[in-house]
Amino acid sequence: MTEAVTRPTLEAVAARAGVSRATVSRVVNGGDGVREPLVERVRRAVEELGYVPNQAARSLVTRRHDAVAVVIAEPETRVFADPFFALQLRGISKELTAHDNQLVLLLTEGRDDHARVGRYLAGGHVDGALVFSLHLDDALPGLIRGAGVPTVFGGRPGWSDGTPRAVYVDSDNRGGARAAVRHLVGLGRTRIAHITGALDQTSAVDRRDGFRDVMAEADPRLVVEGDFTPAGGERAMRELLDRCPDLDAVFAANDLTAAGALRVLRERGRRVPDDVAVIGFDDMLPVAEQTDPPLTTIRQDIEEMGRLMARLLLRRLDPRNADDTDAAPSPGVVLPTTLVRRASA
Amino acid sequence: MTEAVTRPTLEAVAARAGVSRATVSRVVNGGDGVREPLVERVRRAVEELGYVPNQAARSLVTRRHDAVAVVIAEPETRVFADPFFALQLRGISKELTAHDNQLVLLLTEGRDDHARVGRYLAGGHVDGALVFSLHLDDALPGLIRGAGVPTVFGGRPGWSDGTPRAVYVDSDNRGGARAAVRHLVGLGRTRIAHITGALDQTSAVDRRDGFRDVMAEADPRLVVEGDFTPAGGERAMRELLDRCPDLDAVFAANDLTAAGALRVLRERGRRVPDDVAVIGFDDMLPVAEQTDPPLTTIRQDIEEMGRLMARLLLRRLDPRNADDTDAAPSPGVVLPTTLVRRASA
DNA sequence: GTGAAAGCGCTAACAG
DNA sequence: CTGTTAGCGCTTTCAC
Repeated sequence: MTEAVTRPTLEAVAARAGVSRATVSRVVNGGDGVREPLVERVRRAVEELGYVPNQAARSLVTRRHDAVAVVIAEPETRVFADPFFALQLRGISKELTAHDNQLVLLLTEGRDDHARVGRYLAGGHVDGALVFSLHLDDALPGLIRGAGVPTVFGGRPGWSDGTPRAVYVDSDNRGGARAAVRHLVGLGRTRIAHITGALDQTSAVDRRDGFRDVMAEADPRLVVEGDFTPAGGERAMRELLDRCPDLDAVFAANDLTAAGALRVLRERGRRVPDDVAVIGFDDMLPVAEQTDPPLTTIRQDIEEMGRLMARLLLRRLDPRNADDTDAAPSPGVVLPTTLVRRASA
Repeated sequence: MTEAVTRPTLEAVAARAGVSRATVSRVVNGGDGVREPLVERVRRAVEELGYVPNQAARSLVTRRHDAVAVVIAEPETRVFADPFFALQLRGISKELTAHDNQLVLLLTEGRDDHARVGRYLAGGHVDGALVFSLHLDDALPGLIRGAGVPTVFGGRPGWSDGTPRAVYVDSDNRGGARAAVRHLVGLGRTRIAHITGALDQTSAVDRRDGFRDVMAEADPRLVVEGDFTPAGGERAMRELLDRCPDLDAVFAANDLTAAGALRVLRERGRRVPDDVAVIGFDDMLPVAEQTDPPLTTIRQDIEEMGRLMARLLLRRLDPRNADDTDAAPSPGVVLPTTLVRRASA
């Protein structure tokens, strides 16, 4: 607890460099409009004293924090069962770091936490927010809008109330799903089933819609609702096999679901992919490569999604952050997916 | 971008309630020593105006930020392949939230980032730091110590220089390893191999030492170095089978490693657990339950580790945060592990 | 180009 | 118990 008593202030640097506080401030913030010899002297003083600006004092006057909140609103433990969020965070972190912004992480465990998050965002602690994993019945969007903080969403928000042009980044869930099902069709499969994700999330809805795009005529009994978990995948797979013993392929809403389905198929003596071809979604490596057989799946670039979200937000916060390469501002950005072929289909 | 022009200040609340700023400040910060009717009036004014304290202004004078940095220093992608960090973060987040502290996440991608983290910590933006995943050759510990920020480490720090009493939270890696090996011995296995983790981390070293505690006499060829990844597990398992075809059990340093080993065993036609029993470490559910056969492993309560780290830090920052239940301050806290029996051993 | 001075919104003595 | 006052460390007009 013996603290490094007091850190040097602008004042101290100014004294040492023999200039005014204003000049030091200018140098510290880029040094425009200060003559070279002075810049040099100030720089040296900063160096010698080990001066670091006090962010609180700075924020007080600039009203900027150079900090962004990342809100992960996953009530259940699902988040933590997969690397999804870690990857997003990594992408976000890289981008924020590159622009000298800090990442404040807000994890919510349930409804009660939503108010807290709303309060925090409204409290003006951060310049903007990145929000994930909204569920259709979520109270968070309202709170966030009320907070008046620039926000970018991860995944297409699906609220029915006409939220005007929420900015978001998403994967091409529907297109990816179509690619998955077409792949199965290309394999000559005809009785293709689908285990959905949790249908209170747009990603699950979009993937199911993609399935339907290709299998418009499909027997409705071939679609069973899952929840993005292996247990859900097992349950759904059992139900499918009971209902339609003649199915010859399964498109699972994510890799975890597919892993559960694979287990049930093996347990029921179906060979994969010979009897039943299985395809997942995500390309979550530790899962997809670990299953038996390894999983054919639809890959989404999760880290890139994170990076893009951060980039979009930073651009809104300060147009100077815009890269030349940035596209015209459109409310939503949809990233492509690719098929990764392994052994299961 | 049309911003809610200016947020109300203490001044505004004071005016509305007909009291001084000081009184409002007192009420906002707990209201001790203010008479009830005034408290009530101020509360109402706060409510009506939607007043939220400006944290920057507050920090400027209190020199507290009610924010804690979480530093995850994993140069490689390993972090993101498993839920380990997500779980820790969750535990940390819960504890911090309960004490109204914010979580600032600092991810480092490599050496270059270390300086940045050091600077940030030294910059006095946060009241303390929680640091993970140190490697033996890491520059971070020095930087952190230099920053003079109260810190709690995740995992026993293993620097050779005599860092005095760094506070840390760890699992009982050595004891858990012993339990694992004893379990194999109890199964009647005699040729027990060990695939280590990355030996630049104390967790890997401690697990190996636990193995040796029980198998002091073991053939040294039965120990092969891995790196906590499935690929490393595969490679090591191949080497082991080549060296010692007669082995009848494997203790893998973590579940991911065990998963890789299982794959090689199957590929080589060894039945698990009949021919070779396999035991892992972590009880990382999405991995341990997904393997074939499901993995017997040593469970550590990762979320609890996170929670405990945060609790320890908060207690150092402000003794009032101490729970009555907290143990006497000891530099390191070691959490117990338990054996989870599934099918692989 | 550089310095002087006026706050940003809040807390913490200190009076009363 | 409540109000007055003096800054916390920095940026930013505005003169010089």
